[in-house]
Amino acid sequence: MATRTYHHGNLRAELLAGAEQTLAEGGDLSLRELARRIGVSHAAPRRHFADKQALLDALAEDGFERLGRDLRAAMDAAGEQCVPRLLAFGRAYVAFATRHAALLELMFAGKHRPGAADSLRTAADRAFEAPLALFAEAQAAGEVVPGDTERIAIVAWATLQGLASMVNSGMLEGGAALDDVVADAVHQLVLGLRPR
Amino acid sequence: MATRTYHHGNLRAELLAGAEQTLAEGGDLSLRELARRIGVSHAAPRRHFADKQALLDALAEDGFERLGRDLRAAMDAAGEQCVPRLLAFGRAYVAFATRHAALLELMFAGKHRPGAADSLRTAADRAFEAPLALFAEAQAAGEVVPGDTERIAIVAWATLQGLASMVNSGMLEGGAALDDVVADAVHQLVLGLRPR
DNA sequence: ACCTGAACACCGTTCAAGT
DNA sequence: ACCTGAACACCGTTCAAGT
Repeated sequence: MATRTYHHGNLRAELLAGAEQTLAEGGDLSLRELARRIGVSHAAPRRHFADKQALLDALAEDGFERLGRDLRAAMDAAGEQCVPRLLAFGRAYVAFATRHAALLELMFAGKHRPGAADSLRTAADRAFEAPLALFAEAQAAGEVVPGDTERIAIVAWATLQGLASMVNSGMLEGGAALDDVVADAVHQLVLGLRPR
Repeated sequence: MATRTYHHGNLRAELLAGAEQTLAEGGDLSLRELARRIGVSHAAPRRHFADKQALLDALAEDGFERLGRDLRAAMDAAGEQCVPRLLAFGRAYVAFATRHAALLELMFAGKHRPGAADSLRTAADRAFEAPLALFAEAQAAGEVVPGDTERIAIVAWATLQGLASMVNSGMLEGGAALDDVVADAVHQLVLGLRPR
């Protein structure tokens, strides 16, 4: 029984929520249809987002923040040892990537776009701070070869990213089988990275 | 000095070439604009492609055929030994993926779409026949652990796919540095896969 | 401050009609 | 067989105007 003036009130939040839902359902996002569904004129979103891209960027930024929280939570729940923490990171990343496929694509597309906002870039960096630190830790613990941490992390991350994109494009099934493949990949990488 | 009737003649081929060029330039593909550029009415493409998706699928199919040729050529040029051939495959795949980023995305999107044509699916399978055979060969030669070849190839392919997507999203630079990272990744994978 | 309604320049797709 | 031109139902974006 909230009272309603002719203005909507929390339109910004509803636009974001609606857009993400459409995205998750695999549909193309039309601002006009979004406005229609929320019950507002097609020009109303303009007050909150300069254009469609601005709305997508806001969605992407929020996505990076959630991804960061997911990764940190998974790593923390895995205990203190490097290898289990790496495994948890891998699983959490692939889980996010498959559960929010369209959003993840949006996140990276937005991050890289020439005119991308700084807030988006820093949100992306923050999401990967803890995993990068974990790789450095694994090097310090002698579980992974020494050297440029970022370069080593890149190959591992690429593998996860690739597995996720293969699931999302149907080459690989999700679920329990995927979990095994991720575990395979992480162990394979850790083994390959172990100092010899 | 080719004579021209009011009909264009080889419109189908010109549509495909024009579409790929637009795609390569990173522009959004509009059928109307494409028709305009070729100098034909906006409804003319309809004679050759049922809808926009059909044109994209044709492009994707051609892409898989070219990718297959690239992969086979690179592997053949690398000699007889498994590891150099795996390395050549990796480099050729990443090269294609970075040189034809938008096309590759189209290829996989098309391949997975529920209503995808069989010709598209088989073209995709054919492109990866030789690399899959190479993995089986590497297993036979004792360079890679025995077991489900496809499952092992998946991790390797995921890594390449991931590296390519990171280059395409700007996280990783192309060029000589990329070649090193690919070599790193392949060796790391081969090492991780080597029977112990 | 926040939203509306009309307008503009685009889309993809359809279909009768032309040659 | 191959293409045209008008039409339809959509877009995203802009802007004067309303409350």
